[in-house]
Amino acid sequence: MAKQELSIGALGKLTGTKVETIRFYEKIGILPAPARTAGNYRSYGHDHVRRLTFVRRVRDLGFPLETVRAMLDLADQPDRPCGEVDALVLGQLNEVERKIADLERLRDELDRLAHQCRRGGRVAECRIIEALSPHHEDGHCCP
Amino acid sequence: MAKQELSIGALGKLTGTKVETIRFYEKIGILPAPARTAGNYRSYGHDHVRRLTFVRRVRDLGFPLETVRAMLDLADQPDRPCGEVDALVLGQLNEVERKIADLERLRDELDRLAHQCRRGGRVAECRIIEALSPHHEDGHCCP
DNA sequence: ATGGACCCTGGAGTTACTACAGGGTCAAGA
DNA sequence: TCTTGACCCTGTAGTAACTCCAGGGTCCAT
Ligand SMILES: [Zn+2]
Ligand SMILES: [Zn+2]
Ligand SMILES: [Zn+2]
Ligand SMILES: [Zn+2]
Repeated sequence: MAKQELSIGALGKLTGTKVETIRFYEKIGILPAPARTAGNYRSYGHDHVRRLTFVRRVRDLGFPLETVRAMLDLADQPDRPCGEVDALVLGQLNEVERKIADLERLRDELDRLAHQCRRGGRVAECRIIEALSPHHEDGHCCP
Repeated sequence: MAKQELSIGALGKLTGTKVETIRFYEKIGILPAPARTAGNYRSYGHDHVRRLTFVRRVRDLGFPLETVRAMLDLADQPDRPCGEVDALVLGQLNEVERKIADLERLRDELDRLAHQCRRGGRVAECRIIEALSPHHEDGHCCP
């Protein structure tokens, strides 16, 4: 492969992306289809490296692919106002903060649950199972 | 529907589960197939209410369905030692703590990113886009 | 010329649901 | 009695973002 031209495997190594993922991004239009060699191998250049690196960075920040697409669009139109970019980042920040709060509540519940078990007993006496089981008697639920 | 017998919709309301989800749980063997009425409607009793409530509680704690299945198995065999239950809970606790740590790192990065944008500019000068873009020059990546 | 590392396409599998489409059932009101 | 609307049935396909596989081709070195 010529200088400045990368095979799909080389591009993957360079960007920390699996080969299948690169082909997937091409199929859904996140990455443009590259040139092909005589043997029908994909052949990537600098623009592809730049674009895929950008995509991976944004993905690693937890943005969905739809947002990646929006950011690529914005990055390609330098004259648009950049408030939209800011809004995307703030939206993701909120999302992440919401998820953290959810998981912290979950962690507290699991922690309480974990302390219920005095190990060594049988399932029949397990407080964890008990705590998870509904105390449901006849007539409690069904009118 | 007779006393003590619930339609799928009533069971859903009682347990906070969508009708489709209940049918899905039946298909994958999480819930046993209930009796049917003359008109071929599913007809649920107390055991179903108890079991589905248990499933939902475990799911709400973030356990995957595979673990739900394991817990149901354990709950059905009261003579097994309960260390296994404890292990499942501790495993999930670790998992949740790992996710929280990941998200906190993400939040910090997003927070830094959000402060880069002095709003009102054009995308061309946006520091967010710049921060996400690789500084990739010719010869930098390709041997 | 032959072996192994790499590449190709197309399709299926993953998780835990959710959303139809195209029908049947049931109870209540006019 | 008829009809209307809420509910139920099955079966299939769609979601997010990949990941894996089968069954083949290409390339390079020995
Ligand atoms: Zn226990
Ligand atoms: Zn009941
Ligand atoms: Zn900006
Ligand atoms: Zn390069």
